[in-house]
Amino acid sequence: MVGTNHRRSRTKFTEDQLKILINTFNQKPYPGYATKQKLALEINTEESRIQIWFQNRRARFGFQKTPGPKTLESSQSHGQDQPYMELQSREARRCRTIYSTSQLRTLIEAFMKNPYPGIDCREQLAKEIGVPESRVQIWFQNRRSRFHLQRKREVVSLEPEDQGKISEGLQGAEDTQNGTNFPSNSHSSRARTW
DNA sequence: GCCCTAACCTATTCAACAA
DNA sequence: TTGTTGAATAGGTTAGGGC
Repeated sequence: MVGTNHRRSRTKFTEDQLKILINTFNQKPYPGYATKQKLALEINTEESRIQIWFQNRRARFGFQKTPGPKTLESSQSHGQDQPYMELQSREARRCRTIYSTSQLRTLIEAFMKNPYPGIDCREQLAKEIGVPESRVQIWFQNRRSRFHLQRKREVVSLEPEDQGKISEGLQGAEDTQNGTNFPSNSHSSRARTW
């Protein structure tokens, strides 16, 4: 087993921090990277924590991305009417991270050992390849998703009798690009003990 | 023990970039 | 133009911590 699978410890936002976050959310429920960076500086936290906070907030308050017949009940309950309009002029995303060959090699090796690294492992990897921990987390998310997708396609393209064989062998399934081993029941069991 | 919510997950889409 | 892949999203689950 590589590293621990601990989660990051919970961030406890202060009242002042929350006031700033909520105020920004009411104006911009989909802030761009620059806004998130600015917020991170303002309330002295990481940009990735801001991103998660906005994700959770949108989920919790059922925010509608496009104006429709439904009203924005929850956001309105915060005493603001808003906040679709700025969606039309979407703010810039974070710049794409370009990984070098050696950085990718390190990430792929780590993925083969453990596709669900905990915070300690991600931080160690981030330090090793010199990128923020949040980028490592996103890389693993994308990698897992694409692995699942690829495996689905392989199963669909097989004859029914071969599908049985594949599902038996899923435990040792290989990523055709990189030879990545990936257990089959990642989400259903959530047994991230490897 | 319940509730709230940060952390984390998959699935999907958007978009930058190389071939 | 197309394929690859990093970034962002929706929607869901897990788990820490306050009550």
